[in-house]
Amino acid sequence: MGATKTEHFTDYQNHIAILAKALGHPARIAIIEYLMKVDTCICGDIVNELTLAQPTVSQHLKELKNAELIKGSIEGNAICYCIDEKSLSKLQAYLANISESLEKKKRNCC
Amino acid sequence: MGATKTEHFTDYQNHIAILAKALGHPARIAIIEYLMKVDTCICGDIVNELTLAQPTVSQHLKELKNAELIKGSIEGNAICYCIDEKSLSKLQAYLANISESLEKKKRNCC
DNA sequence: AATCTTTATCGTAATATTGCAATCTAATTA
DNA sequence: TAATTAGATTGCAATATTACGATAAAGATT
Repeated sequence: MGATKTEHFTDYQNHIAILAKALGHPARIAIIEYLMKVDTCICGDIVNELTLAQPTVSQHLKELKNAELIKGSIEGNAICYCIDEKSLSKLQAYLANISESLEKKKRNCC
Repeated sequence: MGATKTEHFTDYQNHIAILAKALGHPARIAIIEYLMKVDTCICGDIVNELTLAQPTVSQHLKELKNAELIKGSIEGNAICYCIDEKSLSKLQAYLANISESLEKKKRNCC
Protein backbone atom coordinates (compact mmCIF):
# COMPACT_ATOMS: atom_id res chain seq x y z
CA MET A 1 0.00 0.00 0.00
CA GLY A 2 0.95 3.64 0.00
CA ALA A 3 0.80 4.18 -3.74
CA THR A 4 -2.19 5.76 -5.43
CA LYS A 5 -4.46 3.17 -7.06
CA THR A 6 -4.67 4.88 -10.43
CA GLU A 7 -6.19 1.81 -12.06
CA HIS A 8 -9.43 2.44 -10.19
CA PHE A 9 -10.01 5.76 -11.90
CA THR A 10 -10.53 7.00 -15.42
CA ASP A 11 -7.70 8.37 -17.53
CA TYR A 12 -9.34 11.75 -17.36
CA GLN A 13 -9.61 11.72 -13.58
CA ASN A 14 -5.98 10.68 -13.33
CA HIS A 15 -4.89 13.38 -15.71
CA ILE A 16 -6.74 16.18 -13.95
CA ALA A 17 -5.31 14.93 -10.66
CA ILE A 18 -1.78 15.01 -12.08
CA LEU A 19 -2.22 18.60 -13.19
CA ALA A 20 -3.69 19.66 -9.85
CA LYS A 21 -1.01 17.82 -7.93
CA ALA A 22 1.72 19.58 -9.90
CA LEU A 23 0.25 22.90 -8.76
CA GLY A 24 -0.09 21.61 -5.21
CA HIS A 25 3.07 23.17 -3.85
CA PRO A 26 3.63 26.87 -3.13
CA ALA A 27 7.07 26.84 -4.78
CA ARG A 28 5.49 25.64 -8.01
CA ILE A 29 2.75 28.26 -7.76
CA ALA A 30 5.50 30.84 -7.23
CA ILE A 31 7.30 29.58 -10.33
CA ILE A 32 4.14 29.84 -12.43
CA GLU A 33 3.52 33.34 -11.10
CA TYR A 34 7.05 34.39 -11.88
CA LEU A 35 6.75 33.07 -15.42
CA MET A 36 3.56 35.12 -15.71
CA LYS A 37 5.10 38.29 -14.34
CA VAL A 38 7.98 38.39 -16.76
CA ASP A 39 5.99 38.05 -19.90
CA THR A 40 8.47 36.22 -22.03
CA CYS A 41 10.03 32.94 -21.23
CA ILE A 42 12.86 33.33 -18.82
CA CYS A 43 16.37 32.04 -18.94
CA GLY A 44 18.28 31.57 -15.75
CA ASP A 45 17.05 33.44 -12.77
CA ILE A 46 14.25 31.21 -11.53
CA VAL A 47 16.55 29.88 -8.84
CA ASN A 48 17.35 33.39 -7.60
CA GLU A 49 13.66 34.15 -7.37
CA LEU A 50 12.94 31.42 -4.81
CA THR A 51 14.47 30.97 -1.38
CA LEU A 52 15.21 27.32 -1.99
CA ALA A 53 18.43 25.56 -2.94
CA GLN A 54 19.19 25.03 -6.61
CA PRO A 55 18.59 21.26 -6.65
CA THR A 56 15.22 21.78 -4.97
CA VAL A 57 14.13 24.33 -7.55
CA SER A 58 15.39 22.07 -10.31
CA GLN A 59 13.21 19.30 -8.96
CA HIS A 60 10.12 21.50 -8.84
CA LEU A 61 10.76 22.60 -12.41
CA LYS A 62 11.03 18.96 -13.41
CA GLU A 63 7.66 18.19 -11.88
CA LEU A 64 6.01 21.09 -13.65
CA LYS A 65 7.61 19.89 -16.86
CA ASN A 66 6.42 16.32 -16.32
CA ALA A 67 2.87 17.58 -15.93
CA GLU A 68 3.46 19.68 -19.07
CA LEU A 69 2.56 22.85 -17.23
CA ILE A 70 5.81 24.45 -18.36
CA LYS A 71 8.20 23.75 -21.17
CA GLY A 72 11.90 24.50 -21.41
CA SER A 73 14.19 24.97 -24.33
CA ILE A 74 17.96 25.02 -24.27
CA GLU A 75 19.38 28.45 -24.94
CA GLY A 76 23.16 28.46 -24.88
CA ASN A 77 24.19 27.05 -21.53
CA ALA A 78 21.02 28.25 -19.86
CA ILE A 79 17.49 26.89 -20.16
CA CYS A 80 14.54 28.99 -21.17
CA TYR A 81 11.27 28.18 -19.43
CA CYS A 82 7.75 29.26 -20.12
CA ILE A 83 4.20 28.24 -19.32
CA ASP A 84 2.66 25.54 -21.48
CA GLU A 85 -0.76 27.01 -22.09
CA LYS A 86 -2.47 23.83 -23.20
CA SER A 87 -2.31 21.92 -19.92
CA LEU A 88 -3.08 24.96 -17.87
CA SER A 89 -6.14 25.67 -19.98
CA LYS A 90 -7.26 22.10 -19.60
CA LEU A 91 -7.34 22.33 -15.83
CA GLN A 92 -8.88 25.76 -16.00
CA ALA A 93 -11.64 24.54 -18.33
CA TYR A 94 -12.33 21.62 -16.04
CA LEU A 95 -12.84 23.87 -13.03
CA ALA A 96 -14.76 26.46 -15.02
CA ASN A 97 -17.11 23.72 -16.11
CA ILE A 98 -17.76 22.65 -12.54
CA SER A 99 -18.23 26.23 -11.35
CA GLU A 100 -20.68 26.89 -14.15
CA SER A 101 -22.69 23.75 -13.49
CA LEU A 102 -22.86 24.59 -9.82
CA GLU A 103 -24.31 27.97 -10.55
CA LYS A 104 -26.94 26.57 -12.88
CA LYS A 105 -28.32 23.92 -10.63
CA LYS A 106 -29.39 25.85 -7.58
CA ARG A 107 -29.21 23.05 -5.12
CA ASN A 108 -31.52 23.00 -2.15
CA CYS A 109 -29.15 21.80 0.51
CA CYS A 110 -26.19 22.60 2.75
CA MET B 1 13.80 18.48 5.78
CA GLY B 2 10.95 16.89 3.99
CA ALA B 3 8.33 19.39 5.04
CA THR B 4 7.21 22.16 2.70
CA LYS B 5 8.77 25.50 3.59
CA THR B 6 5.52 27.45 3.61
CA GLU B 7 7.16 30.42 5.33
CA HIS B 8 9.03 31.24 2.13
CA PHE B 9 5.83 31.90 0.20
CA THR B 10 2.92 34.29 0.40
CA ASP B 11 -0.34 33.36 2.10
CA TYR B 12 -2.00 33.47 -1.28
CA GLN B 13 0.52 31.13 -2.88
CA ASN B 14 0.14 28.75 0.03
CA HIS B 15 -3.62 28.85 -0.17
CA ILE B 16 -3.80 28.19 -3.91
CA ALA B 17 -1.34 25.34 -3.44
CA ILE B 18 -3.51 23.83 -0.69
CA LEU B 19 -6.56 23.91 -2.95
CA ALA B 20 -4.67 22.39 -5.88
CA LYS B 21 -3.09 19.76 -3.69
CA ALA B 22 -6.48 18.70 -2.37
CA LEU B 23 -7.56 18.06 -5.96
CA GLY B 24 -4.29 16.26 -6.68
CA HIS B 25 -5.59 12.75 -6.25
CA PRO B 26 -7.88 10.87 -8.65
CA ALA B 27 -10.09 9.60 -5.81
CA ARG B 28 -10.77 13.18 -4.76
CA ILE B 29 -11.48 14.19 -8.35
CA ALA B 30 -13.89 11.25 -8.54
CA ILE B 31 -15.60 12.42 -5.35
CA ILE B 32 -16.03 15.94 -6.72
CA GLU B 33 -17.39 14.53 -9.98
CA TYR B 34 -19.83 12.33 -8.13
CA LEU B 35 -21.06 15.26 -6.08
CA MET B 36 -21.56 17.12 -9.36
CA LYS B 37 -23.43 14.27 -11.05
CA VAL B 38 -26.03 13.87 -8.34
CA ASP B 39 -27.11 17.45 -8.15
CA THR B 40 -28.04 17.62 -4.51
CA CYS B 41 -25.78 16.91 -1.66
CA ILE B 42 -25.48 13.24 -1.07
CA CYS B 43 -25.86 11.23 2.09
CA GLY B 44 -24.22 7.88 2.35
CA ASP B 45 -23.17 6.24 -0.82
CA ILE B 46 -19.89 7.97 -1.60
CA VAL B 47 -18.03 4.95 -0.27
CA ASN B 48 -19.93 2.61 -2.63
CA GLU B 49 -19.03 4.82 -5.55
CA LEU B 50 -15.29 4.33 -5.15
CA THR B 51 -13.34 1.10 -5.20
CA LEU B 52 -11.45 1.96 -2.07
CA ALA B 53 -11.94 0.86 1.50
CA GLN B 54 -14.18 2.93 3.73
CA PRO B 55 -11.40 4.38 5.94
CA THR B 56 -9.53 5.47 2.82
CA VAL B 57 -12.56 7.25 1.42
CA SER B 58 -13.20 8.85 4.79
CA GLN B 59 -9.65 10.17 4.77
CA HIS B 60 -10.03 11.65 1.28
CA LEU B 61 -13.29 13.31 2.32
CA LYS B 62 -11.50 14.77 5.32
CA GLU B 63 -8.83 16.28 3.10
CA LEU B 64 -11.38 17.83 0.79
CA LYS B 65 -13.16 19.19 3.86
CA ASN B 66 -9.92 20.61 5.29
CA ALA B 67 -9.32 22.46 2.03
CA GLU B 68 -12.96 23.60 2.22
CA LEU B 69 -13.69 22.14 -1.20
CA ILE B 70 -16.63 20.22 0.24
CA LYS B 71 -18.77 20.64 3.31
CA GLY B 72 -20.71 18.04 5.24
CA SER B 73 -23.69 18.26 7.53
CA ILE B 74 -24.97 15.57 9.84
CA GLU B 75 -28.25 14.09 8.66
CA GLY B 76 -29.51 11.40 11.01
CA ASN B 77 -26.77 8.84 11.29
CA ALA B 78 -25.41 9.62 7.86
CA ILE B 79 -23.47 12.66 6.67
CA CYS B 80 -24.56 14.81 3.81
CA TYR B 81 -21.76 16.13 1.61
CA CYS B 82 -21.75 18.74 -1.07
CA ILE B 83 -19.31 20.92 -2.94
CA ASP B 84 -18.27 24.17 -1.31
CA GLU B 85 -18.52 26.55 -4.22
CA LYS B 86 -16.44 29.32 -2.75
CA SER B 87 -13.09 27.54 -2.64
CA LEU B 88 -13.61 25.87 -5.96
CA SER B 89 -14.40 29.23 -7.56
CA LYS B 90 -11.31 30.70 -6.01
CA LEU B 91 -9.03 28.19 -7.68
CA GLN B 92 -11.01 28.44 -10.89
CA ALA B 93 -10.68 32.21 -10.92
CA TYR B 94 -6.96 31.97 -10.29
CA LEU B 95 -6.44 29.69 -13.28
CA ALA B 96 -8.84 31.66 -15.46
CA ASN B 97 -6.83 34.76 -14.68
CA ILE B 98 -3.59 33.11 -15.79
CA SER B 99 -5.16 31.67 -18.94
CA GLU B 100 -6.55 35.07 -19.83
CA SER B 101 -3.28 36.86 -19.28
CA LEU B 102 -1.47 34.29 -21.36
CA GLU B 103 -3.79 34.87 -24.27
CA LYS B 104 -3.40 38.62 -24.07
CA LYS B 105 0.35 38.78 -24.05
CA LYS B 106 1.29 36.97 -27.20
CA ARG B 107 4.73 35.92 -26.17
CA ASN B 108 7.43 35.58 -28.76
CA CYS B 109 9.12 32.46 -27.49
CA CYS B 110 8.95 28.71 -27.03
C1' DA C 1 -31.44 -2.97 25.33
C1' DA C 2 -29.31 -5.41 21.50
C1' DT C 3 -28.20 -4.87 16.88
C1' DC C 4 -27.41 -2.53 12.66
C1' DT C 5 -25.76 1.28 9.86
C1' DT C 6 -22.80 4.97 8.86
C1' DT C 7 -18.78 7.41 9.42
C1' DA C 8 -14.48 8.59 12.06
C1' DT C 9 -10.23 7.40 14.21
C1' DC C 10 -6.14 4.60 15.41
C1' DG C 11 -2.28 2.06 14.19
C1' DT C 12 0.73 0.62 10.86
C1' DA C 13 3.01 -0.61 6.42
C1' DA C 14 4.27 0.89 1.86
C1' DT C 15 5.38 4.54 -0.93
C1' DA C 16 6.01 9.44 -2.29
C1' DT C 17 7.50 14.10 -1.57
C1' DT C 18 10.48 17.72 0.02
C1' DG C 19 14.91 19.60 0.62
C1' DC C 20 19.76 19.89 0.23
C1' DA C 21 24.96 18.84 -0.09
C1' DA C 22 27.81 16.84 -3.24
C1' DT C 23 28.68 15.81 -7.71
C1' DC C 24 28.20 15.59 -12.69
C1' DT C 25 27.38 17.50 -17.46
C1' DA C 26 27.63 20.64 -21.00
C1' DA C 27 28.08 25.10 -22.93
C1' DT C 28 30.84 29.55 -22.27
C1' DT C 29 34.40 32.38 -21.35
C1' DA C 30 39.01 33.66 -20.16
C1' DT D 1 42.50 24.17 -22.45
C1' DA D 2 41.46 25.61 -17.72
C1' DA D 3 38.09 27.95 -15.21
C1' DT D 4 33.39 29.39 -14.99
C1' DT D 5 28.49 29.14 -15.25
C1' DA D 6 23.78 26.99 -15.53
C1' DG D 7 21.37 23.29 -14.64
C1' DA D 8 20.55 18.17 -13.81
C1' DT D 9 21.38 14.04 -11.18
C1' DT D 10 22.60 11.27 -7.14
C1' DG D 11 22.10 10.00 -2.54
C1' DC D 12 20.15 10.60 1.66
C1' DA D 13 17.37 12.21 5.74
C1' DA D 14 13.00 14.06 7.30
C1' DT D 15 8.36 14.19 6.63
C1' DA D 16 3.90 13.39 4.24
C1' DT D 17 0.63 10.64 1.79
C1' DT D 18 -1.95 6.57 0.63
C1' DA D 19 -4.26 2.55 1.93
C1' DC D 20 -6.54 -0.54 4.96
C1' DG D 21 -7.76 -3.69 9.07
C1' DA D 22 -9.43 -3.08 13.50
C1' DT D 23 -12.01 -0.54 16.37
C1' DA D 24 -14.79 3.28 18.22
C1' DA D 25 -18.72 6.51 18.24
C1' DA D 26 -23.41 7.76 17.46
C1' DG D 27 -27.82 7.62 15.61
C1' DA D 28 -31.44 4.23 13.75
C1' DT D 29 -33.88 0.05 13.91
C1' DT D 30 -35.63 -4.02 15.84
